[in-house]
Formats: sequence, C-alpha cells, structure tokens
Amino acid sequence: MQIATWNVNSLKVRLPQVLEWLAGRPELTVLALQETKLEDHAFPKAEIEAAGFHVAYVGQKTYNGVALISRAPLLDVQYNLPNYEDPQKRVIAATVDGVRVIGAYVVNGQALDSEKYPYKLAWLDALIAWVGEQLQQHGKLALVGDFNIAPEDRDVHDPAKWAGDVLVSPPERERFQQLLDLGLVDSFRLFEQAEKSFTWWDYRMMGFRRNAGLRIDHVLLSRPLAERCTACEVDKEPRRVERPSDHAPVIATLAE
DNA sequence: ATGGCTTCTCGTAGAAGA
Repeated sequence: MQIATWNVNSLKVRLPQVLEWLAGRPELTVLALQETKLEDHAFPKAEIEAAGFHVAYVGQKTYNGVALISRAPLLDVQYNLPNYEDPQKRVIAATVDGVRVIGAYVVNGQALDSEKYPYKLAWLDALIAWVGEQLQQHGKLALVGDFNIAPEDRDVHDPAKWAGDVLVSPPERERFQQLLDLGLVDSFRLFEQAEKSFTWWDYRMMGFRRNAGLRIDHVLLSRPLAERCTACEVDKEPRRVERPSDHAPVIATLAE
C-alpha cells in the first residue's frame, strides 16, 4: 500500500499533471490533494473516475479545498473537522483498505501578528483533539497533508532567515509535536534522507533551482502502520515540469 | 530591498500563499 499527499495549488490547472503522475505510479493506493480551489459542482469527478479512481472532495472557490483520489473504495467519508465550525474547506477523511486516511490542509497563518495566526493555532488544537479521537477508533491511521509547519530547523533551507516567522514558530512546532505525542510517527524521519530535503519551494527567486525550500508536507502514521512502513520519499519530478505546483508530492510505502 | 512568482476573482489590481 502507498499513501501520498500533494498540494496541487489549483486542481483546475494541475489535473493533467495529477492524472499523469498517478498513471506513472500504479502501485499508489490513495492520494490526498490540497488547495484544489474548486467548488464541489466544478470538481472534475467524471474525469478522475473515468481514469479508474474513486474520489471524494470538499472545496470552495479560490482558496483551500481538499480531495482523496483512490484505487480502492473510499468508505465512511468525513468532510471537515466535526469539532470546529469553519467555512474553510480543509479536511477530508475516509477509510481505504482498512486504513483511516485523513487529508488536511492546515491554515497557513500568514504572519505571527496576523489574525490568521491565532486561527491557525485554534484550528490545529481542534485537529489534534479530533485525530486523538480517531486514533481510538482506528488503529491503522494516516494523517497526511500540507501542515504548513516545518517541524525542525533541518526542514528549513535557511533557519536564520525564517526565525520568528510563521511555519517555524514554537507554538506551531509544539502542536506538530502534540500530533506525534498522540502516537503518530513522521514517516519521512524513519529513514535516512538527503540533507536539505524539502517539499515546497518558493516560485520566486528561482527557489527550486536554489533548493530554497521547506519541508511542510507530511505523512504521519500510527504505530501499527509505522511498523509496516518501508519507505517515505519526496518526488521532486512534478516540481520540474512546466507550470508546476510549488509543492512536491510525498509518498509513504507500507508493506502488507 | 517588505520585493521576487503564481493563482484566483461578479477580475484586468489586489489578495493570498509560504
């Protein structure tokens, strides 16, 4: 089984890239998307199903929007956080091959002095509480998505430059740690990885070419799944193509 | 250097992303 996450920064623009990427990865079971930026009536359900996938989605215009694309049926689909009233569409969950897969697009926060920052922290608190409940019901659980948190300085191309900024602030990192404390494992760090491994690179200033990036997209696994995890990789190829998303996909492989 | 790119909108400039 393989579980992946990819912030596509507009599915309208990136759908051909997503379908091509999936076609090249026949072993992939389920892909969580973030920033689809599409209302449900405009979601390309027919195209994705015609390509042979199951799909679930919840979105809005311009911002946010999440989806799950799967080769196995999506059961017990949950839309949005049940414990946080929020017009923004940031969470979708389903059970896939017996695994509870939660796809999340965590609030960016914009800046520490922005009103979006306390929203980010409160939203994360609700996520932590809900995922804790989900873990009691589902031993096999994967929390994946764009967390908008670089957990450690090694996940940041230039920690000094980012110090005191959103995505690396201690309150955000504490909440990431609280997710781990629920019993989740950052699958990427189960394995030896190249130094300066990132999942997002700024469109500006040739960020990708300079590898000026952050590792903010994650696949967190409950312990029973972490024990089965044999690999976790960032696929940088989709970041090299014409008109790419600014994020690359992250893929975790689980042995049967 | 408070920018730099890319996306979106009851659009053609401004907001937001990270």
